Amino acid sequence: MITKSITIRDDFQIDGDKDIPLYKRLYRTIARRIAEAEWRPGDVLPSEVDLARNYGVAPGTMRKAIDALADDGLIERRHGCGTFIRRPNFDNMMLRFFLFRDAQGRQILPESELLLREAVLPPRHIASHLKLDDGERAIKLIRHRHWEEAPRLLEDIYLPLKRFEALMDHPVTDIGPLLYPEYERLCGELVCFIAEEIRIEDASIEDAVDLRLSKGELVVAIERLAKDAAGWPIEWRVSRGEARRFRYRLNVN
Amino acid sequence: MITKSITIRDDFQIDGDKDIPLYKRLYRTIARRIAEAEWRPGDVLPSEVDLARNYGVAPGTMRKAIDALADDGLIERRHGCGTFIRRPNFDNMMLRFFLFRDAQGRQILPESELLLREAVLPPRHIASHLKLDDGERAIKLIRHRHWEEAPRLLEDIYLPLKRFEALMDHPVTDIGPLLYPEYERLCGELVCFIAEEIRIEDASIEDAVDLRLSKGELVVAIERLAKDAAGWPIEWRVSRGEARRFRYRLNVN
DNA sequence: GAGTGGTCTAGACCACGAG
DNA sequence: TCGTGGTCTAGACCACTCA
Repeated sequence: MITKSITIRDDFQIDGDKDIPLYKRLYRTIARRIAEAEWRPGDVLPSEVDLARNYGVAPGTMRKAIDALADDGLIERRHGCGTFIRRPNFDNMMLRFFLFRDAQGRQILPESELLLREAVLPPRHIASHLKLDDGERAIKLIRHRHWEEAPRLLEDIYLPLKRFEALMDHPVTDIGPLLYPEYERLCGELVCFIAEEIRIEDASIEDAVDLRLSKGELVVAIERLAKDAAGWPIEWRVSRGEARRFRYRLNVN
Repeated sequence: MITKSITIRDDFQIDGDKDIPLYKRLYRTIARRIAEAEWRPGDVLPSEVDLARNYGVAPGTMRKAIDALADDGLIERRHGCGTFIRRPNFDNMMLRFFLFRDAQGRQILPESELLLREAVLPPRHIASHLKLDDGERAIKLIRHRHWEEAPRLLEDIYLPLKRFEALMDHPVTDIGPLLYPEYERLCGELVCFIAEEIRIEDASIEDAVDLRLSKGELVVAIERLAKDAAGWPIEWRVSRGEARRFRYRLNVN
């Protein structure tokens, strides 16, 4: 009842102060509604003219906000059809860094093995990345991803417990190989942005054993911070794999 | 004389077919004028309203084209001041991949040593990247970049001879440590876009010697294709450095 | 044919920078 | 004060999708 009245009151309120440009406030407002799962991936948004009328702005202004949301990949425009909430596809993105391909050059989806799932007090720097309060707990996952019958990617993952509690209650065997769809299915959390840092370092003794590397070999470590549609951090992870298998493409302007 | 009359005739002609949206044709038209060095870095463009009037389009349409050019980094808008041709700063970009920093964490500009400069028939795959005609020659440069009294980055560079002939005639000692400004100064060529591929591989015997690596160590190889404002390739290079010094950050939507 | 996004127009008013 | 880019409005017409 209360929820509903809040929803109605909020429905076409525009977030943010008056000194911020309207189109930016509209962007944030719609991004928040996606982050709060009011609109789900696959849903169609109201048409531009309807949205503009509902929020009481000119069509051109609403269009500019929607353009920016599309540029950032939160929504997808389909001419003559409508504007849809996108389901970002990041989970297998780690693989884009590595040469996990079959004989035909097709990308392979490695099997996943979940080795640990427990609520912990995370290290300070991770808590700070996740913007946790003092003493707030996180879920720690350790996962190995296999290819050609050996672990190729070792992942340490931290999630804020309060938003991912459903993940703790769920049978481990029922958690699929791609985590981001599971975050959405079990916890209603949608990853929309990621920031990564890549570096090369000596394999730790444990990692060398797990990755079947000989002494002194190098690993690529990819640190990732994942954020929801509103830009709030919801996952921190680090993945390590054999350096020799690394490759990456990028474009810069 | 001829040049001038062509310039005048072209001045406010819009490139491209009528079935391409106007704002895209305006984008290409202005990008071409930058690529052809009609406008140089630092120059101020005519104001939006003037441009729109000159090309006979609505201000909003011209604005959309200019916005896209600014998004792609070819120009820079300064509120209350004007719109300026940007001088992209890519040359020291290779360094962003490596930990070349001093004790205070500031980025260091390594010294350059030009070891080779000659006109060659480039390998087939490089000729194809540069879109050279059959038998068309390229300038090959080999360059080492030094830091802490040792070569840290080995670069093989290929340039289409016909656009970079001025570089062959110039005394080697007068070519500065940053190449892209020299391309502009000596040849009038401006790098506006780059695409890179990064991979990790075993050091070749020669590279291991040059980089002071012991046997079996790894290097990062960064392949780069650089393009002018109109998107035409003007430089291909590969740079190799010690893998252990590699690190990189990126954001993805 | 109805409804959607895509393009283009035309202009008002504001905020900023420099003379 | 003037000219610039930045924002916002209001609406026309086109191109595409789907029933």
